[in-house]
Amino acid sequence: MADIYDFNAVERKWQAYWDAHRCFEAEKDHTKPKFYALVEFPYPSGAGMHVGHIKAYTSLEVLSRKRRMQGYNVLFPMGFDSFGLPAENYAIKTNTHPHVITTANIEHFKDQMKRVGYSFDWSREIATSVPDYYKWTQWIFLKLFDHGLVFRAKTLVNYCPNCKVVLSNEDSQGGKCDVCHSDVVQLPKDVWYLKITAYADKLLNGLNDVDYPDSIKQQEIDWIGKSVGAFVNFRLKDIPEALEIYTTRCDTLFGVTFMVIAPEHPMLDKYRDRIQNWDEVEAYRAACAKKTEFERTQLSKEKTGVRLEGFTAINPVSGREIPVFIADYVMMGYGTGAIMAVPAHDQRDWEFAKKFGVEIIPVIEGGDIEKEAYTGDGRMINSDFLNAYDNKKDSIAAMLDYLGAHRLGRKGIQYKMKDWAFNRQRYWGEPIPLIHCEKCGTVGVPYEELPLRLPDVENFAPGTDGQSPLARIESFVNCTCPQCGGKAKRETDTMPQWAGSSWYYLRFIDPHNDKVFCDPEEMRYWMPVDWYNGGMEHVTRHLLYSRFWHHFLYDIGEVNTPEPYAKRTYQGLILGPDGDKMSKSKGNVVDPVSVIERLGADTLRLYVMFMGDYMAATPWNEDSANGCKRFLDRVWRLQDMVKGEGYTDDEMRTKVNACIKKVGEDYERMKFNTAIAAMMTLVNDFYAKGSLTKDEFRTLLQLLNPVAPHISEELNERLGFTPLHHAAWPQFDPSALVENTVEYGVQVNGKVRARIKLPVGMEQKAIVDAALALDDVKPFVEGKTIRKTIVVKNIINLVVG
RNA sequence: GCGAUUGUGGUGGAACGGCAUACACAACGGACUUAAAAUCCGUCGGGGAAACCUUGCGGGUUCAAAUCCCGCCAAUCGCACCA
Repeated sequence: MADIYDFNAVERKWQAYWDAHRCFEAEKDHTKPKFYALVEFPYPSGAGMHVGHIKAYTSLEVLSRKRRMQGYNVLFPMGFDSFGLPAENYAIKTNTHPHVITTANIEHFKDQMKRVGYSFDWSREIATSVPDYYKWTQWIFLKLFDHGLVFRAKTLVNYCPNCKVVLSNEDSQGGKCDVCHSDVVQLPKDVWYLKITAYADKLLNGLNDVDYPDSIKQQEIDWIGKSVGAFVNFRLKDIPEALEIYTTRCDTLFGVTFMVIAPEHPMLDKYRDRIQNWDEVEAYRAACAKKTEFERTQLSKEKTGVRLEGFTAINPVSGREIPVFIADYVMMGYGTGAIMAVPAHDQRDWEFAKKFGVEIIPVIEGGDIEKEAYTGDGRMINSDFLNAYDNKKDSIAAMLDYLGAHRLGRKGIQYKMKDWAFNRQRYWGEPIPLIHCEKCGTVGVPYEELPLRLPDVENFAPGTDGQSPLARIESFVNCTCPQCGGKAKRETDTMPQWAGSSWYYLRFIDPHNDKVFCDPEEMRYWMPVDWYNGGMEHVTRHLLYSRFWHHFLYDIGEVNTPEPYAKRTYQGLILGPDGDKMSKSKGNVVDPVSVIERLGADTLRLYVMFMGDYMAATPWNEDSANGCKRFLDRVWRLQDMVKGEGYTDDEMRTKVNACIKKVGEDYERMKFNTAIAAMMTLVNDFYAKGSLTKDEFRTLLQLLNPVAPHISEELNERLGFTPLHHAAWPQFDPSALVENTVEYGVQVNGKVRARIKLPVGMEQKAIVDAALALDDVKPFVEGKTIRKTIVVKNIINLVVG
């Protein structure tokens, strides 16, 4: 009898072995087929690993181990996204340097990852907060600056009053701060932007060339939000300037009976003298400014607004004079901040018109505009030269021609995506390598001076005046202009959270290079990332940002592929045992380390892969995890049942080979749960037989190794074989899968009545006759006419009547 | 409001249009134990004598539907007055 399965001892033993033999370092050999598997590197929080990390990493861990066994040169790296607000907030609270906190957290994370037994290539570990790394983040930033993709503008920005930082649009989704979930407010501020909108079309088109799930592509497409429409100029009565609007419905131009501009629109201040009810306007603007973005965008909210007295527009096609309003349902941040209102065919405009008593003129036939706006298609009416047309498309084209010919408007494209607000008024981030010179303007720090190091400070708290702590360090701020040599000041804001992660997959390829960010030859071999797994929450943030940077680097010839990631997948959430999202406040958080201590790392890995469909959200179930431990115990005890070599018999030969095929295919499809189920079935078969051969056992261990590497290595060693980590992945023998009988289900009128086993290759008539002769079938066909018989695969269907 | 995803036993979940409920968990029964744990063996959608019913609900296509189509309902996620 074998000893009992001491998972703790076995796991420590093999982890030490892998470390000592550097088993998982990618090879220099560029002649081998490569597999670059990437999982999102974590932010090293003080809490350590979460079971969500386990699910995110174990999938590609399994694929990486399998591919290594298949002879691929595998790059499966890990590092840390170590700049960020939580470390800084903790630093302020405890008055410890964020660097100290971050270093300790990284060690903690690394230790935990090793205890899970991950086959990461630790020789390539990186951290985004290390100068050797952020030197190149700054380098890419300067390249963006040199190519005109960095600009400064004073506009309304998303601002988190709690974190005291400006947030990008992506970081304030739903009107909440991404870090602390406070309500975001809109403030006019002067900030740096990266011109991601210049890459909107490339980001859209690039989706055609990558293997992402449709749900991810769709989310990116929606976020970018491309729309094709027209800019149209409306003349204003007694005012020399025209009011420009953006519309996707210029077919309805004859139905425009009023205009609405956003409360923040600059024309208001410009022509305040002409607005006779300025007091009323100003009061309305003040009321709007108080509302949060979230409140303002509540769709259900009743329309409000103020008519501008003395400010009248002229419909460019009908020549009619129309009133102009300000209303907060029009946003300054989209289009031109002004709209033409077509109450007959836009529900928002309809509601507004009803409330303010504005005329409603239908221009498309259909619907009942007394009840609501008609947004469907139809024949054009009340529209002069468009009256001949029937649908949107033709009338839009005709209208665009007309507008162009009369210089009233032009075709235009708009995106919902906004430029990337790229600075934080905080300490723990990459210093922005720019210098402000009174004579030369904004100048980049010379490339040879990189990295621009983050100076030490005493006090990490942001300034009350909205400035970074760096602004208080004179030795940092004051410098000379690299262009004219005169006195100058450094930019004191730092880069946002997402900067370092926007290119980290490139650094993993060549992490220690101090000449270039990545050696081109290494890059040609390893890029693109073959398979990238991560969270759905990063689709409209990190994924978009890094694709943007990569497209830019491709355009300037620094990388060899337009898209960084050939294939992207995501993991479903692990919910708490109560079925709710895990959260500290609910007290339903499962700690992976405690699972390792109770059940072992192999069980943790096995359970997380077995618990359900990989991409679906599944609640944690401790009993079920226990069942996975029980399975590994059963595998352990198989060592006492080993008898002989080769195959036990033909039946087992078929079953083992079928299992090889199924497990290999299921791993690649991320159907880990069914792969594991197939191995469980095989183990049950071994138990039913009461024995298994050495070779059958070895095959099982090879299949199991990617998921449960420790126990399989140990048992494999006990069998006397060489280690599995680079051993050949088993190949199935197709001849073993060829069956000489088929078991048919016999249906009568589509209902299963019997089963029958027949030799392969029988004539259809003989098969049907055999089915008809069955006792279970006879009662259902006797005295009836057989109208049709169908024999497909393993079904015989007899249609009688 | 728009978009995406999902709805299958007590539970997690299987199922290229082809034998629904694989594999587990829980529960129950048995064996082994003085006993318990562990282990092993069995039962396990409903209803029953059988027929029959059963993949959220209602239609449809098909020899055959959990799967495809149409209409509802519910849940989750994302976007949200985007002009």
